[in-house]
Amino acid sequence: MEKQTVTIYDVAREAQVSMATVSRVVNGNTNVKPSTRAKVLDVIKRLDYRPNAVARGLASKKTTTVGVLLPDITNNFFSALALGIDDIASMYKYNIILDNADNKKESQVLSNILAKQVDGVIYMGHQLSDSVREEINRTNTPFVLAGLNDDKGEIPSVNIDYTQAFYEAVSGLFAQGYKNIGFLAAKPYFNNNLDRYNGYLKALEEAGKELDKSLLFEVQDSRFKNGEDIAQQIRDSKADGIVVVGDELAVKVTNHMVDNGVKVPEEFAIVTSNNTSLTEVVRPTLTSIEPPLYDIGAVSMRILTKLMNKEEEIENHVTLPHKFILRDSTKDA
Amino acid sequence: MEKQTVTIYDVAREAQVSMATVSRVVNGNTNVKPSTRAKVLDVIKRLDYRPNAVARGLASKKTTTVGVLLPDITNNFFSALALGIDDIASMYKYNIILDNADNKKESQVLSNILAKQVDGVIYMGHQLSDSVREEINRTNTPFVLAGLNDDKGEIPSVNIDYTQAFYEAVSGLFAQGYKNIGFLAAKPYFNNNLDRYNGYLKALEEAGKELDKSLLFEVQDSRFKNGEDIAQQIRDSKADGIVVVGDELAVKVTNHMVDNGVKVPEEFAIVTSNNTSLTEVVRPTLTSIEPPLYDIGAVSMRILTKLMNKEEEIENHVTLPHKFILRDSTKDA
DNA sequence: CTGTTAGCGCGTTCAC
DNA sequence: GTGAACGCGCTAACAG
Repeated sequence: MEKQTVTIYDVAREAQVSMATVSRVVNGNTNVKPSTRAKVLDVIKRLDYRPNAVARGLASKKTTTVGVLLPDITNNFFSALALGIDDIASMYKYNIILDNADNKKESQVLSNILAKQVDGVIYMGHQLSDSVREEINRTNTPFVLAGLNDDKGEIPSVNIDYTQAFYEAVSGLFAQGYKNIGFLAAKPYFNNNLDRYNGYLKALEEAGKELDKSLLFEVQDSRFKNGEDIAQQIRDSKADGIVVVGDELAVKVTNHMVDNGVKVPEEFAIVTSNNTSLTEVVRPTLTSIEPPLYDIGAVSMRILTKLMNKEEEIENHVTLPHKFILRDSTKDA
Repeated sequence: MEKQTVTIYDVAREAQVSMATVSRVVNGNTNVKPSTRAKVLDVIKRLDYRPNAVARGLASKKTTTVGVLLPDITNNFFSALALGIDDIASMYKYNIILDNADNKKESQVLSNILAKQVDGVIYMGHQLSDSVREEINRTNTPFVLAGLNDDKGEIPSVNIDYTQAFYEAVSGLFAQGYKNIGFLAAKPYFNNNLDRYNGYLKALEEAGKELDKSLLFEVQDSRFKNGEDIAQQIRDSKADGIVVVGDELAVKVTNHMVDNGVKVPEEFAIVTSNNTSLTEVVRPTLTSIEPPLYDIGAVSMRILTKLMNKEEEIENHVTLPHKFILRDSTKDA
């Protein structure tokens, strides 16, 4: 009833060679006579031998496994990133240990994953907590942040310039004649991760407007439990347009407006930020910042492979270009 | 520059005990004098010692890791299942190796994951291919199918009764006065995974209707590349209602109808099958079968833990109850 | 309650 | 081109 019965020894015996030789052919080492290689391969197939990756990991100190941390796999933003990560990972023969880290337990989960001897870690999230940063600094396992910046610039990361993107979004709305643009986001984006908010402020400043705190809307967590209330608040405010962090949230607002007879985009404009498929599901469809989500994940993983191979000249902080997709939730630009 | 420098030996030396004792306190073995336990724990903290899970896995033949295979992490159906799996897994201290297996490579990926010595595997997918079934039968690593049935009843699985669910859905539509109900699904649901289709047929039969093949609509892959074409076809057909496998697809159809002036539900009814959040995003909102997605994942993982612990009396084939959520894409029931 | 001793399955020198 | 031997870090008997 063992998981794995046939070992490298069995193969060696059957093929009448030493285990060292079997190891060589399994690892593609060239110094093996073609005939014995063939013999060994034959036995391997016959015995259905499969190298034990755990033993291999112990001996070689490499597991060809990377840890991937994210807050919520059901969130389209993160699963899009994860897809990019996964594709590149499998291209480079790495496996992925996926961990849904619910905020508080993050550093525990991280420690756990490090104990598995992963060769590298990709971290995604709404923010970078101090406990996680500490854990990262204490280990020398390569680390990359995907879709998130490190304010201190210490940790490699791949992201877009959200400040610029939000600046463009809000400025565009002003240019279209909207007067009072709100900003809606979950908590972290008002505390530890201010890229987007700063873009909003910058646009305000350039337009010569004061920050009006009654136009700032905060939702509690990523599952948006109070999403409906917030939408109601927004409708009752003097806002005639809003930029939203997260498509799920933007969709809630949109449906609330439409369901209550507010005309989008005539009376109210909505710009969202992730361009996931949700933007084309709602009516009206949503104008959105378009971060290359898949690519952010893919590039993150690519950089991680370089880090793991200790390659030189690695671009540590990549800012990918973003686009802007005009749809029906705003007037023509 | 090693990943892990401090080993159990270092702790033993520092604490002036044997490594066996250290191992005992790390593993919560009770046979340790409280005072030495405290001493060891102190050293562990001081040295920031973290047990090497790979070595542990090799010695104990257990990795506390399970493999999870799915076709597409960005698909809401699968990510909802994955969330349930993940929660229960972390509850039982298991890690998850996640693999996005794109159809053809499935058995390769599976073999790969088995090489990592996972303690168990959960498989999700649109169908169960022969190559995968073969691989499953060849190993004695515990296996569970989530959201999928094994026609032959050999492999443990957790699912709802889709035949019954679709039967109810279609019958309900007939009861509401719709005459020509179509069936829309991706390819596998017309070939290897007929639960849903059979429910459709059953309802037809009970209603005394002949199967009209012009009411069967097939989409090519899970990414629905030809989704728009299909929606067009459906609109051009004589169907006045449709049951759809997959919310993403249903949403495409809905939007196509509405965008082209077809009145839903007055002229055309839509019933979808997964009740993901998408159903409340579109307008009109979608009536849907409600499979308890999270629970299917959770129960799958729970069963897997039992299997891994070789517990007796394991319910191998679980059929979870489903509900039916009435929304605006159908007339009142 | 604690220490000693074998392995777990494989990679990797170092000889031959 | 091939084999013998050691070690990776830890668990699991077995003594004491």
